[in-house]
Amino acid sequence: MSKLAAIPLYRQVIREVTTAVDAGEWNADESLPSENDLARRFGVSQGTVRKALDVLVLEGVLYRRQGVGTFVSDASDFLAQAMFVPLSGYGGEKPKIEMLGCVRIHAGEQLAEILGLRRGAALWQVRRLLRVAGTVIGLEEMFLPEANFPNLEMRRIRELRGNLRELCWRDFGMRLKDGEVRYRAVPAASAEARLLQVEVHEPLLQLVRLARDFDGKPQVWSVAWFRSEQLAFQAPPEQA
Amino acid sequence: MSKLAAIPLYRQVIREVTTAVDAGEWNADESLPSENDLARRFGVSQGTVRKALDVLVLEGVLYRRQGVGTFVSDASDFLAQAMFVPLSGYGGEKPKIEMLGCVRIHAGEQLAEILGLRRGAALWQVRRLLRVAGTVIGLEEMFLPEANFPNLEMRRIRELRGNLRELCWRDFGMRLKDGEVRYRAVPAASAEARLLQVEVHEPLLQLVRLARDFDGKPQVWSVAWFRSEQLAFQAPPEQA
DNA sequence: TACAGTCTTATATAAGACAAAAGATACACA
DNA sequence: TGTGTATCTTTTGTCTTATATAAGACTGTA
Repeated sequence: MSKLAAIPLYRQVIREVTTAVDAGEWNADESLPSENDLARRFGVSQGTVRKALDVLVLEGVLYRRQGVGTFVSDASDFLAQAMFVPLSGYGGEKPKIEMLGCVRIHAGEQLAEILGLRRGAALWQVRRLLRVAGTVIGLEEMFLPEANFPNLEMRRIRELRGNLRELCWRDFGMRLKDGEVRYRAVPAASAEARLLQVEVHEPLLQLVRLARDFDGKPQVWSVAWFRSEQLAFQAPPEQA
Repeated sequence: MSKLAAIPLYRQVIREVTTAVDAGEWNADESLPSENDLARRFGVSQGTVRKALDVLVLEGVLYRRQGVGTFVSDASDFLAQAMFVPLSGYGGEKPKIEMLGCVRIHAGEQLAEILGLRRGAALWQVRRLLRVAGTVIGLEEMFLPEANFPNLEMRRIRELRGNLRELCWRDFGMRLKDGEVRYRAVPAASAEARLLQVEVHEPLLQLVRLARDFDGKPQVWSVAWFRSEQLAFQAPPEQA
């Protein structure tokens, strides 16, 4: 471990481990080397490795089991991890995500400002459908700058079963932080009404998110609509 | 610090500090003794105190400033800390909370089950109004078991400016964890429509929460309705 | 008064020793 | 030959000690 920088050692370890995870050195749910092995590898103490892993566990990148090991979390994206719970009940269910399409568009005034791009910049518009127990309950529309996601292909998105976050991570080396989520109730417009099979003007739950990379630059703008007559939306725990 | 139990020391320190905070030993935004002083007081090392405080900082009970000290957070409740952000903008504003009323009712089938009480048990029904920039944007209805909150008085609630969480804490020694929040979009019923000054059937954002104490027992059931034509709801960061 | 050093007191980081948990293995015994 | 039990090994978890870094107060000097 380089001692040049005035950056704390455990921060450096975080970077090293994060990089290794991103590079796919260990697969999801596969155990990392033990804390002692990592300590030797980076030339620091076990306690320091531990402190670094603490942070990554807290961020949801890793998880631990005492006496067993430390493992790479399956990084699925925000909506995939959200729960949809029946109105008077506990538990709830995770949605199945289905790709609708992915087209190349140009940024209008608003989108350009949100994503910090110049007007007319190329964007990907990705649309996904969410199902719970077979029935459609949600529709999502995402916008990604083409500059940062070159050659975004339907096929690749489909292969990852709609897991956009994993795709960003594996194919573009971009780890995204889920930004703040904003909630509204809006009347269904005709487009949403048709896809979600509800009447126009029916109340829909709207979620708006801006996912940023670790440098804080906006990367993915997402707007989603949900039916909530039967199910309530519950955000996934601890957004790193 | 008692060494009898098999409970880790830092857990014991967490309990001691939490108790002291609850007892009002240090006021909000007042600095705790230094980590070294606490270490001496509890008969453990600074590192152990630190680990305990780490947890409380993470839970939002305390906050720290390097070289200065550790302080008690101002524990306001979920809604008071939520942000209401304009549709196309950043920032946002915290709501002002206004008490509407507090009446004694008896639990129906559903409420009894939710709060784990017998049917007909006495409950407090508390209603609050939320304003942003003067205009009414939200209405909340809460239900608390009378058994756990004896002599809940309007006056006391009003004195704390509607800060229910602080009240639970100071007057009843009960520290609440905000449970999971569930979101729905619902059409306004006439009661809500009147108070929120919208048309009946207008879409409203509905939030449902069940706050539990640290033993996991349900204590406060809350349902809130929000207008969201102009403002979006953004949950407060890190719910302990 | 303004400024720069330094002192004090706080939190932050790092390393090492030891404890506890979970599997894996070996062994006694029916 | 199977079966339960003790023990061993590997792993994460806890705790202490020592030291670094940050912030503010203090102090002497121009």
